[in-house]
Amino acid sequence: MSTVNSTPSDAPSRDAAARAVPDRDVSAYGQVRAMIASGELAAGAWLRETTLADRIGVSRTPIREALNRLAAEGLVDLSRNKGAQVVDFSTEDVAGLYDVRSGFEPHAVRLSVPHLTDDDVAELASLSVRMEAVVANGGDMDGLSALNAAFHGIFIERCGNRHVATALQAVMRPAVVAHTFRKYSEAALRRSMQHHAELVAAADARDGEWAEAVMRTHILAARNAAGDAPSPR
Amino acid sequence: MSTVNSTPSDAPSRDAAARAVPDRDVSAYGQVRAMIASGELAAGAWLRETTLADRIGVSRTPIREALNRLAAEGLVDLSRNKGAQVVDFSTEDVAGLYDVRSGFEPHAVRLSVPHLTDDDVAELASLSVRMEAVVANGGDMDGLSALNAAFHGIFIERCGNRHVATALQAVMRPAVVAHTFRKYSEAALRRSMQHHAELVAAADARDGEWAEAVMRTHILAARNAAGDAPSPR
DNA sequence: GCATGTGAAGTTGTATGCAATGTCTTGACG
DNA sequence: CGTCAAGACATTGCATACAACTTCACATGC
Repeated sequence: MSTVNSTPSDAPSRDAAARAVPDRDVSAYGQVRAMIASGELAAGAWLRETTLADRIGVSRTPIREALNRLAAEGLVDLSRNKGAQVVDFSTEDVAGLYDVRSGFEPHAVRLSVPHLTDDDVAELASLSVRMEAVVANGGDMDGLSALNAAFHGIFIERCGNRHVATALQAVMRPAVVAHTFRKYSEAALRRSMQHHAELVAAADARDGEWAEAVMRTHILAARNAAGDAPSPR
Repeated sequence: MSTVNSTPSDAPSRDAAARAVPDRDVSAYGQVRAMIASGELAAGAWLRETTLADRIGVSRTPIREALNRLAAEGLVDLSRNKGAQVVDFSTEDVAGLYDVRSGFEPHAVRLSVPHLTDDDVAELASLSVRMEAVVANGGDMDGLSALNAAFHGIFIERCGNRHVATALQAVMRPAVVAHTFRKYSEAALRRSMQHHAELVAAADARDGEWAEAVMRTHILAARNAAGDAPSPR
């Protein structure tokens, strides 16, 4: 980070969820988001405030705040006086997101690599290893999504401009609920993990151009693996 | 648009503010945002919930929703148990946003032009004329920002992918509060208005490539006019 | 004089009650 | 039998009250 909020004490609430791997976020927002990410709340499902409030064990007020924030982030659709429902990602939506990411994220990576601390690289490496472990165990694709979001989030947060970071987060977030990893083939998963490892290597070498190239490869491969042909431009 | 929300009846509340020119948005969100855009609430100023509630004439509840949304959009900073303050855009922040926009918005424009209806083009033309009128009268730069946001918003909303639109809106929004037009020279303002007129012409001709080129020119010129040298890459 | 602890004031976080709006069922009428 | 209207139900929007936390001032001890 650059300008504001460098002390750990006054971390804004949204950083707590955006940062690294959310070790079970206890906030209403975090819980609702986790339900969406896990598929417990399916696409198109209505989110009733009282239902969620009862399930999470708080009143409607924090639930409403969570829904508003999720709506601002594009994870739920709000209709006035009718309620919120989980967004439904069409194939075109997902393809569009990959288009945007392929244009921006490599750039962000090149900007961020020079700013990475040794700790950042260590965390990237850790996340990469943990993701490989999940894949090796044939495990939990949604957990993998969370780790993946944390991995990519590190680059985005360190890109040197907080507003650019915010905008890029807006592009990244929907990926959490799109369940793209579930569509991956075994080979595509393995390739994706290799890209992560190579990104760690490039980051460790502080080679922004290398990292940028790998990231572009990574995203274009992902667009294919998610089951979408390259969109005509 | 593709999947959800094609009927006009159930338009989500945030569309009301994002759409076209907000003819004085009466929602708490709209009012607070207008205060920020007008400079009535300066950068760095603390936003006290009770103060805003009294001034706008509602209770704290809708104020809190507004602040949460503005925080998600990156227009205010939230600190838990401390409150919200208007973001302070550094020169680097603005430059970074122009970098991002120069990368994406031309692309979005090329995608959107084929989708534009005659009504869309007419509205673009109307906005362009109104902006020229403001400049000719030497008038209100913040009003100009609003018109400009509406102008660019039309292209973004019609780009064919709602999530791409959301992401680009995230990049655009800060421009409203950065008061960039105030820094423009007379010549830069005039040039900017010419770009708008040419964008209308390209849109009217449904020539996406032309529009894309003009938009790239427009943004790069704006980056300069806002007082920033091209950022080193 | 400086650091530290304690208290009060102010502000945000949450819960709850009520009004307004939307939806669905049920009944009557053509 | 189909259509429409009216009312009951469910849900959201807003206001208010209280609890928790932060911050600032002031006094106290070193």
